[in-house]
Amino acid sequence: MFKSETDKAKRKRPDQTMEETFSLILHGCKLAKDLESNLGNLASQPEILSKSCDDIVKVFAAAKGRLNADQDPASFTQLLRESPSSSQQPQQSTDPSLQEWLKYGVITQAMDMIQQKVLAGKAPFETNEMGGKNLLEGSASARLKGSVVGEIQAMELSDSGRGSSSSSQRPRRSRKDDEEKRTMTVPAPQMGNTDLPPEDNFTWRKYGQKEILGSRYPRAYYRCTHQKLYNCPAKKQVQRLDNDFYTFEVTYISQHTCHMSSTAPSIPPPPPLETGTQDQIMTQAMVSQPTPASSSSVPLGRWLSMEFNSLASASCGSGSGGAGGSTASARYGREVDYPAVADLADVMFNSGSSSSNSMEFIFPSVEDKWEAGDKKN
DNA sequence: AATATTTGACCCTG
DNA sequence: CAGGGTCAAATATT
Repeated sequence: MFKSETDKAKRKRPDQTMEETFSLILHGCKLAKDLESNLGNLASQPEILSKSCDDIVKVFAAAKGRLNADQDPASFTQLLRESPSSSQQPQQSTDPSLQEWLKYGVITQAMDMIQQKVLAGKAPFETNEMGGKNLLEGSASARLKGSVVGEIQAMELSDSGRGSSSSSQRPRRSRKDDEEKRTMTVPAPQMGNTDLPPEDNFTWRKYGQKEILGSRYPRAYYRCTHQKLYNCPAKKQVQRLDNDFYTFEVTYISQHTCHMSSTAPSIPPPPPLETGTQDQIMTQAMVSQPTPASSSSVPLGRWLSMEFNSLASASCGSGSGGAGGSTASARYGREVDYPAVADLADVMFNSGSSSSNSMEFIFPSVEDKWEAGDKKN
């Protein structure tokens, strides 16, 4: 009974495939548009322009491949194979792919800046928001690597909207202000399982999904796998854009406090360091690794290397924030009470990876059942 | 057996 | 009251 459901999720139905292909094409169009609108900004960066063109070509090529092979992802894969990194397991330590990621990250930041200016307040996040990001992150080759440029700290730093909770009537938890939220759009894997949420190098545990009024696709709710262990309040919501099947809007809420490093204490009760450094965050090219995540299958050497290469992979404090939220009714509030939001920078340089592997590696016995303790009344 | 996901119900905020 | 967010039992997966 439920198995069928699962199957459904795993293998795409024809109409869905079609829709995806369609979306892919639209995505390509969008990228082209974005490129057009950002031509000026990128004028000084021929490389980027070139790359953008490349991406666009790839997206269309992918779409074409799909159309031709309909359900044979092979062709698609081939198209992408031309990318620098070998098929799927690029051996990297400092290699090209990483650099590529870095590059993307950097570019993205620039784009973000530009966008923020453009957004100047509250533009409908339609074309604007997606604009640069997709243009740059939309690299099919990048996607092939299995992850997403997760940490592009994006716009909307303020909990605009309904964050306001004038006078606290609820002793509960009206500190929505503390909840840093940030929304960003990330491209979904175009090949393979597009149902997979964008990977951002963190281990998340899905705890809910809900249909959202006015949205075509449901919103999935994730929390940090180590929530209980480290009182890590990090959460994220993932939802496809109504108009773009291939783009996820990811909202990060709160930062990871579950970071740990060889030097840092296991318990990171960091002082209330107001992380007002969101802009700085953008300064770093946060990169993600091709981490299968959820399923610890990343060779140790891999994450180690990424750690030491300082890929700016804020292992645990990576993405965070995001704004889609609305009523941030933090339930686990009481536990995660302390504003314990370690300074991101600190997190990034101190923390090692946070992929499940590293966790297991460092904490062989992580037997926490957050569920056990964190019940509602 | 342990862990992760699904999903309907419940709770909270606006 | 409606809608969004979270819980937690049931179910899947490894």
